[in-house]
Amino acid sequence: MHLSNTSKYTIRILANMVNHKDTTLISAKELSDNLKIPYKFLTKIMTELVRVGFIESIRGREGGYKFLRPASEITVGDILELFNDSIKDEECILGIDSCNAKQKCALHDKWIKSKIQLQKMFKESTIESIAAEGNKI
Amino acid sequence: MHLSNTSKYTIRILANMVNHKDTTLISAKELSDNLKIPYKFLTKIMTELVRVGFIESIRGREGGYKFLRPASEITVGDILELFNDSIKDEECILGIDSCNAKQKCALHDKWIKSKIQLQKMFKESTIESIAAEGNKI
DNA sequence: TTTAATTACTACCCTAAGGTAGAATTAAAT
DNA sequence: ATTTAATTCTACCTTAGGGTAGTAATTAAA
Ligand code: SF4
Ligand code: SF4
Repeated sequence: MHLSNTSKYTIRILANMVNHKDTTLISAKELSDNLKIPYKFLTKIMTELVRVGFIESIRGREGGYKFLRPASEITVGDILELFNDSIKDEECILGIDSCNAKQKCALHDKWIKSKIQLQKMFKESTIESIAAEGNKI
Repeated sequence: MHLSNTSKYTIRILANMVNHKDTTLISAKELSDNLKIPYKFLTKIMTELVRVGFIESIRGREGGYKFLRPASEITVGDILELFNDSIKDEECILGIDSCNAKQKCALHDKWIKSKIQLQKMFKESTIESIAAEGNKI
């Protein structure tokens, strides 16, 4: 009942990029130092974020990363989806083969309530809001 | 954001044992057939459940399993704890190193709300209630 | 006493996640 | 041109979860 390391790292990475206003670009080294994320693992994530178009990379000396899609338009839900980490509608609590509205398991109603709440939180939390003033990252 | 297969299986196994009133004992073969859980994997789980004292096993021909602790006193939370699958209080959504009441991440308040709700559900759901009349298992 | 049905034990195998190592590529600075 | 700082690519390692195979131990029935 938790997010993968990759998802958690990504949320913090992107939020840190929002807060980095000094120059336009930020390097993998800086991010790794800021967030205490293993450098080699971070670069692997970065390459994936470039591939899917969340961010852009500039190679070579003085290179680094910057947003391609604005941070206000990237949600936590988007990130979870990218890393196959989101709560799927059909993926339910006891994973019973044939379950539907008529035949429920005992946990169904309560689980659905929490599930919707979490899905809403993920969908409504943008990277910009994560990075907002005063929040720990 | 989901339970492990082992936890899901265990919940369904124990609930199925409650519903099995024919004789006192139920065998691994029956449980495996009833629930479509791989036989060998199921027996591995059963041995663990015996070890921790939820159930008792009778070996040899006509053997099988029965409850040691009553089903009304085993909760879903107990099972999740056994398989290291529960939502720990200190294990929070973004897993940031140093977080406390003063310095929160943006998701904190909403996450805490869902977390408490889920923990409550797990703690209050007994195997007996899971197995209650009309519930899918 | 043998046989069949059962649990328990030991030892694997496979996959995905997390992580690491090293070299190749790029491009600015010197 | 050379050096240096950066990203990217390829290939691997380790661990935990999920699952399988074979066999030993146990016990009631035949
Ligand atoms: S009854 Fe509901 S909670 Fe239970 S397995 Fe089906 S969909 Fe999931
Ligand atoms: S601020 Fe709250 S939700 Fe965020 S990491 Fe800390 S305890 Fe978890």
